[in-house]
Amino acid sequence: MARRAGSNGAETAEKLRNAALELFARSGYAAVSMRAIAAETGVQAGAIYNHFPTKQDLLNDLLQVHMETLLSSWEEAEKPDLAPPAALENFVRFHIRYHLTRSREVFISYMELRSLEGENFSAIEALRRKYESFPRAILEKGASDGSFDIIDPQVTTMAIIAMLNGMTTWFRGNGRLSLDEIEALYVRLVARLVGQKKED
Amino acid sequence: MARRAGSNGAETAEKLRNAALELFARSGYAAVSMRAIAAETGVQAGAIYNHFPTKQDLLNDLLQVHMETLLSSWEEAEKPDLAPPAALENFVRFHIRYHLTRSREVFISYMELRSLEGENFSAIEALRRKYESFPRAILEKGASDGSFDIIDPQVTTMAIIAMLNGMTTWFRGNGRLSLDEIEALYVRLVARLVGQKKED
Amino acid sequence: MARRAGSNGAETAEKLRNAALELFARSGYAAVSMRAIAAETGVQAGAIYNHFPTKQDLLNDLLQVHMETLLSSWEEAEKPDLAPPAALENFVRFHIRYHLTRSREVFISYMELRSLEGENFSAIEALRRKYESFPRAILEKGASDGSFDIIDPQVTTMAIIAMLNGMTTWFRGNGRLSLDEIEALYVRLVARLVGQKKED
Amino acid sequence: MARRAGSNGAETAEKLRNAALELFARSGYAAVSMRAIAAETGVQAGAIYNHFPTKQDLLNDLLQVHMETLLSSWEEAEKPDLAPPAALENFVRFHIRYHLTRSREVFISYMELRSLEGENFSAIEALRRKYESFPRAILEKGASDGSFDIIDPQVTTMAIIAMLNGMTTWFRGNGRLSLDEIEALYVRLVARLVGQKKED
DNA sequence: CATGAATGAGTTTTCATTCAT
DNA sequence: TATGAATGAAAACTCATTCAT
Repeated sequence: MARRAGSNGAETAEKLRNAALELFARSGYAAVSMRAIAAETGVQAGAIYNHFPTKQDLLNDLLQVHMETLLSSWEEAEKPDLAPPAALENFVRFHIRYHLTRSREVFISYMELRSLEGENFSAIEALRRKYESFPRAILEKGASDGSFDIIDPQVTTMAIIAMLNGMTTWFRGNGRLSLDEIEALYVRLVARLVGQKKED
Repeated sequence: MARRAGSNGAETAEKLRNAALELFARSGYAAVSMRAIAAETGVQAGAIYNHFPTKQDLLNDLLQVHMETLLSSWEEAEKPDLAPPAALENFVRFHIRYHLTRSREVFISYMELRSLEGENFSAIEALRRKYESFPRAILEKGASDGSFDIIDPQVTTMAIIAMLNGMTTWFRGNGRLSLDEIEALYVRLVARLVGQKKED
Repeated sequence: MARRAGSNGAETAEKLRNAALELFARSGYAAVSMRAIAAETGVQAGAIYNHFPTKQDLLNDLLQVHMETLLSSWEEAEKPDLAPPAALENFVRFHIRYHLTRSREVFISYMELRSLEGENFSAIEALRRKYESFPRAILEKGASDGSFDIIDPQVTTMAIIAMLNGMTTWFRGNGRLSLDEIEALYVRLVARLVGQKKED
Repeated sequence: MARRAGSNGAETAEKLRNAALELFARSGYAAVSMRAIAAETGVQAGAIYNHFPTKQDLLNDLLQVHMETLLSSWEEAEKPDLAPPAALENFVRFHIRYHLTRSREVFISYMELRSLEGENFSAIEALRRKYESFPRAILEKGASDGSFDIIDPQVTTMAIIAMLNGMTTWFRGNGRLSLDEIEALYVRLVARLVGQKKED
């Protein structure tokens, strides 16, 4: 058979991306077969190859797009003129909101980095390091202007990011705390980590 | 052929556990074949089945042993009479030291939890929740006796654990900081998170 | 999209025939995909089916055209009034020149005969047998009029053809011998095979 | 299931070699699937990989073994003290007998050389060139001692080999001519090609 | 206990072919 | 006529697992 009436390339690619995202997040890249992705989207396994040359490319596409969207979203959300405490709060709120609405992307971008081969791996890792440089810059600025009392900027940055990302593994919107409450809570926790002068 | 001269059941099982640990940590459970484990240990794939009934059992064995060792190690390290600040410091130091010497076990116990089926999954998760209850208990005690100023005990516990575990992904013994320095550093970061009164 | 500016049915079919000829000769019919032929010509695989109903038809077309051209070329080159020695020389020169300028066609017409299905196979084989009857007729005439001393007309015919065709697998125009020299050389070899009376 | 009682590695490998030989000769390497070979031998497709790492290795094994057996058989059949005419007759008889009893090996060693990749290709080609050097040496010796009147040793060698090999494509043991008759016939044809002085 | 051979279902990917546009 | 998206079957190869030896 051939193209089904009403089918459309861009739409199918998007359906595939979505299904792969969901399945990779749930079961892991290696455990998900092209057939499983096909079944989820209602196309034949072979048809996937019209849109992504290999399974690896499908993963890479997801991670690449995720990291680039993350970076460009931050560039929009960033307010360069803010003083370090407000800048850090802005980052924490951005990070939480962004990550909670893309929890699957975030999850696989950490879990499946190792499933990327060669150049794909390096490219994503570089983007991630770039993202991590944003909070570090804020911390360093706050350390030098005296608004923070940082124990070790490098370690504190990693601690903050690990702390924030950890939340995506247990937070459920319908639990005890709302997104707003979580955000406020983490803003305060981070403020403590950086030794911010007058907290609450 | 039969048993190779000098080979021994318990030894082989241990070699297999080690190879599986290494490979699962490096590539993920689903991406590692029984043949790969066999190749790493120098036995044939079929021989693995003399020691572990299925691949799933091999993973389960690793995680089960890890969690039980973790729990019993903590029970030895725990000093029930310490006041909350010292108790928390004790926990942080224990956790870091334990996790940095078993980074592969820790890694797969987080990453491959989802690869466990049914009961295996529940059993490990229960053990993990039990482990997480230890710091939470310390936090709660410190909150009620006034030695800590905790924002939210549940969230803070998760934040502490995420922060500590995050370290295993970037810490390398031969880097800028020694294990002792890292320990001291995280003790102070955690103290800040719980709002400990007089830090250093 | 529709027809690309400047594209034209007959032209495209010819491009396809050429690409298929080249690829079938290089890698063999079974090893060449429609997509490979498409890639070589810059069209999409689907477009091939506007010109050839199946892959098998494409091969058949090549072989059919080749054999028919070969036969009609010989009918033009044949000089029915020549005495057997001159007639045989004429055939050898024709065969060599024709085959060296169509080495790919010749090659696949021998190699891929078996890839033809049913009737296609029989049709080509019949044409080939017809072609082989020409030298055999010359040999038989020469045997009966005493200008040749043939050991076995049937076997000698096959021997001559095999000998001549073998050349297409190793002869390169830019080697030690020119086409003219090769021709002259094989004329003498064939004359020996048929026991021609006064050779050079 | 596992190994079937009575099954045996060396036997299975031999069965596979035989089936592959037959099928490759009949349909060509590219057109034969591992499943087809499996079906012919009664094993599962996957089991083939216990004996040959890839399909390419299976072909290579066949050609390698064939060429090496051919060379060592000739070394046994060769009688180095014979004068060129007798030596050439010896070679022709050897070649015909050997090739007619291994027509499938011969066939694929010519047809599927191109299906060999890289080093495999070069190795087989080198062996073949070595084999072709044997008749050439005889021709050269006969040319210099005056027992032959050779037109061009290089071309004549190729012509002889092509002529002899051509026979495998049409000779059937149950046809008009017996193997002995064919042999005798080709001995005389070859004698003519090399301009041997007093033929019958 | 270990080996090596086997199974049967699975993997990613490619194929010839079709057809809406 | 050509494109690009689709199908369904098949390709080579791998997998977890089993079992005779």
